[in-house]
Amino acid sequence: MILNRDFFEGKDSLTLAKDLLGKVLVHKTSEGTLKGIITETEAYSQDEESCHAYGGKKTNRTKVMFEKPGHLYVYFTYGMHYCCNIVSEEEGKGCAVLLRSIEPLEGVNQMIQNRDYSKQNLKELSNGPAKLCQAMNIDKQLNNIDLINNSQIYIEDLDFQPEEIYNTTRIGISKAKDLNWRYYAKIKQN
DNA sequence: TCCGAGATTCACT
DNA sequence: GTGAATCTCGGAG
Repeated sequence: MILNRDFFEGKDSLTLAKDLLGKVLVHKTSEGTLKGIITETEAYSQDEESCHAYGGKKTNRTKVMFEKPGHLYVYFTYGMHYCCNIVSEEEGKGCAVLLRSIEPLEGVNQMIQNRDYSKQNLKELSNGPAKLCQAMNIDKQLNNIDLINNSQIYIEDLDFQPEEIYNTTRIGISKAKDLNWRYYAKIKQN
């Protein structure tokens, strides 16, 4: 089942971050279909400092975060990395959920090629926000795309249930570090 | 195994 | 001009 607007809209970012665990990110590329189970997310809201849209600050970069929930916010950072977010809550609020980690499900070979990855253990193939984007072939071109009513990239529910959900602090930020807004999950297959 | 630094582009001040 | 929601590699221990 492909998730529709109702899944993303009208719940706070923390709830959405938790609900996204176990869902499947699907990206159909010209090379083939890539799928990955979402295993780690972080919530961002305009009420706290580390959010790009903090205080409702709307700029060229962050304007996507004020779109309807379900839009993709892809931004570039550290000179060489992309990170991928899903807009949350409601239109005009400036909230989003950062996808931090996925478990490869389909198109693994292509992901390995995308990442120019030579190691054997797949655990490190996409266990970080920038790695995930590289593996899934997500870049700036997908910024501002709507995950609803779109056959190229979307989120699907394939009945994976998180066995356990852990709640802890966010990573790699310098402000509002003490908030427990990161979620990660152990997935079990039904 | 762990830690520190370099990479390198873009948006914002 | 500055620093960023990161990753990787090389050297030290």
